Amino acid sequence: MTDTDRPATGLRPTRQRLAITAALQASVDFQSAQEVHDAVRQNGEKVGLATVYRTLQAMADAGEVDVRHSPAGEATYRRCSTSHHHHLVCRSCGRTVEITGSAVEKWAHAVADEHGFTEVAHTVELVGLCAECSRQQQARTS
Amino acid sequence: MTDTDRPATGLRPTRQRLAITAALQASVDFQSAQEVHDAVRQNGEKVGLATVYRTLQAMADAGEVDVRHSPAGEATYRRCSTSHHHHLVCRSCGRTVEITGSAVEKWAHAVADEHGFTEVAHTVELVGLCAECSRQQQARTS
DNA sequence: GCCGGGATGGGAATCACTCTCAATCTACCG
DNA sequence: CGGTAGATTGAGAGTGATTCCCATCCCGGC
Repeated sequence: MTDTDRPATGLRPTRQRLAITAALQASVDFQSAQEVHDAVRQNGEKVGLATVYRTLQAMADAGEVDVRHSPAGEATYRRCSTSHHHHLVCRSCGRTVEITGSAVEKWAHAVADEHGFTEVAHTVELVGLCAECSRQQQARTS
Repeated sequence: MTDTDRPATGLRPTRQRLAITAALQASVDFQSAQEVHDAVRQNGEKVGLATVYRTLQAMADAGEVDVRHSPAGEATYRRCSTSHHHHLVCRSCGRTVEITGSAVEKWAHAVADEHGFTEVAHTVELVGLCAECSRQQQARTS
């Protein structure tokens, strides 16, 4: 068992893995495993669902992709290190706003550093009521 | 129908709901629905799993609890507004450090405000390698 | 070209969660 | 105080995502 510690290229570059990587690169947004699977198929490659899950997980482990859980309970993946941003989600209507905040990035790094942690990734999720839903709710509560 | 402070759809304070609320109040940490279910039972109340899920969801909707998705894919719940803190988790050994950061809280509020969102809750998760695991990893890569 | 071990894939298994629907309970009315 | 409407409950089936199993396949080295 050779240890597979090498960052990006540690995994064997099989046709399937390349296809999955390509599918991820093709989108800027978070995609569920199933979506990735579909995308790969539409590119003409045939890859098993199990393989998609496995590969995605391996990549997440290696820090090559970010994982996130959608409210629907699906895990979604996005290639790392590209226009890093967070989401502000309305808990009522699901509306989503993308936000970037260098403030948080800095804070995350500082905190991690303080505790001796390295290679830190972070997930920030803001959930609230968007302006419209707030209004509606107020009207209902009166 | 002059109900003054009851949440929108008028939740009835049934035995089951009170039991669930109590179970939530009893813990400071995030609990999965199943854990809440167990806790309720250990308190001597008999409540159906479906009811737990329904109630938890209703409470989340009403903003009375925070929801969060554990990496394991379970939804976990925590009563709102009590000793709010975040976690710094080691992705290798699972070690966890609790952190508080008023900086993030402020940022979250500011951003939410900026976009007209109200009643904003936030989840922040930092994942990295703790000092020890960093060291081991380095040793292994050589 | 041949070998060894990691990688693959299809389908069954698992797990968290939701739905269905009849029985039950609550609040409130007369 | 009994009656009624409608909210609530719970057991189990259903759903959908993800993982497991294992025989087969392929990559990379020799």
